[in-house]
Amino acid sequence: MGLAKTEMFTDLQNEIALYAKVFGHPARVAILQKLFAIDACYCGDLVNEIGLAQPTISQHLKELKHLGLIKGNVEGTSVCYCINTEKWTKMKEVMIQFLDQDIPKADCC
Amino acid sequence: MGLAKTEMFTDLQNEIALYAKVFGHPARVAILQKLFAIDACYCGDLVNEIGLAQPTISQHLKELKHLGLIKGNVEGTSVCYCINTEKWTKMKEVMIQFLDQDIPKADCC
DNA sequence: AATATTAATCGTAATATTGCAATATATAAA
DNA sequence: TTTATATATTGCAATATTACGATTAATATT
Repeated sequence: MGLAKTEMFTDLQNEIALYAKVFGHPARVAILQKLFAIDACYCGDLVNEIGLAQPTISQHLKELKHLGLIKGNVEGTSVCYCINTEKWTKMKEVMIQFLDQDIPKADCC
Repeated sequence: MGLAKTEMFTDLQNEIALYAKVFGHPARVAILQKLFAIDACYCGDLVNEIGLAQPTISQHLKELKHLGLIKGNVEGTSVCYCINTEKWTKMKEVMIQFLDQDIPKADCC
């Protein structure tokens, strides 16, 4: 298969999984950290910074953009990427609520 | 390929990606939510609760256990699963630090 | 001992992901 | 208008993931 049966889960469960999935590759983590560190970044800089080929970086950027977590701004021949702060804040709320559930008292049955 | 080039990333980036990856499937999100909700849970209960086949649930539990986020306690013929609170707390710190980076002032270049 | 119950493992089919070379596209510069 | 530069898209090979039927393993019950 390789295909998650999303219809058997709640919208929230699927939403959490979608966000998590996009963070599930170190290249995308690295891209996001870089965008946070320097506020805005050209695609070419990311290709140099991270050691992956240009089409590979472009593909990872596309996934981040598709979820809305980053924005791309065309400037001449290059594209400037940055964090979509509004969307990031929304995502953060959802994810932190999931991560920050009340820890059970006892460790196991 | 289908194989992430982990050697070109920092340990932290790979750690974040590994945690995120395991949350990247709604079934595993659902399992964890259930374990938080009722503190401890038998494998069979999870199979009933979530609509996936027993081997599928067993596989997802294995992945969560492999990362150390849950513990399994054999009780006769059944196995009682629960959150590994110590590991969960450590994971939470790492993930929240990633999610909670300082939002840039300007939205884009 | 024979049978039932519960969960793990194996094998396998369907699909998804990753990475990159080659190519296309779009703007800038000469 | 040709050429250079930067990024996106396409196509494809290698690998990973998801799901489940069949089977196995381990303990309980009769």
